[in-house]
Amino acid sequence: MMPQDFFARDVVTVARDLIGATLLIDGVGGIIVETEAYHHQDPASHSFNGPTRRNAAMFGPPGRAYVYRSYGIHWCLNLVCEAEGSGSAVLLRAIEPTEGVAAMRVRRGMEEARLLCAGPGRLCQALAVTREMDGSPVDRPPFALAPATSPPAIVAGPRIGISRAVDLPWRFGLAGSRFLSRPLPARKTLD
DNA sequence: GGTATGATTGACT
DNA sequence: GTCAATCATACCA
Repeated sequence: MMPQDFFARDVVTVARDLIGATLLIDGVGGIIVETEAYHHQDPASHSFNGPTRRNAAMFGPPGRAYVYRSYGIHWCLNLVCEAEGSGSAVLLRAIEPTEGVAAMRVRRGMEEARLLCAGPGRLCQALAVTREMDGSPVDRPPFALAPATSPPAIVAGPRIGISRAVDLPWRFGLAGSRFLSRPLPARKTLD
């Protein structure tokens, strides 16, 4: 399980460090291969204009889930970072399925492993994430989160699907993974 | 009260 | 490549 203070750090750092970590919800999940960072002072972030009913969890304690409805259709799962009131969170965009793959196939209504969790909406459908988990601590069941066992090769690029702050390279992915929602540049981040 | 918009996806030309 | 689905939120009156 993640150290308790893992999320109490800069949101961009946490987004990068989550690559290679393992996330399970009720035993279903896999290796996080794609994330994005969002911050209170970031015009693309839901928290940019301050707390609202929807983004309340973003302004709560770190280490909790922020779940929101996207386009009225999909759910998206974030992990709150930094400190209470900071309004920062990491969007989980893709997972390499390793556990409970049969359950994911039923929930997603498809066979192909590459598309089970390749995107924030698909990921939530495969892991059965809904509004009920908004604000839930992720350091206890049904969540199980374990850090990467070895330092993964990470690539960075601009975030997907936003219209503001489009140039910030706050999207991170596992280099060479075939489970990404979309390709990332082959350029590695500097450590 | 009305209405435009979106951290997406899947179907279709 | 284009486009509709579908609804909570944000903004305006």
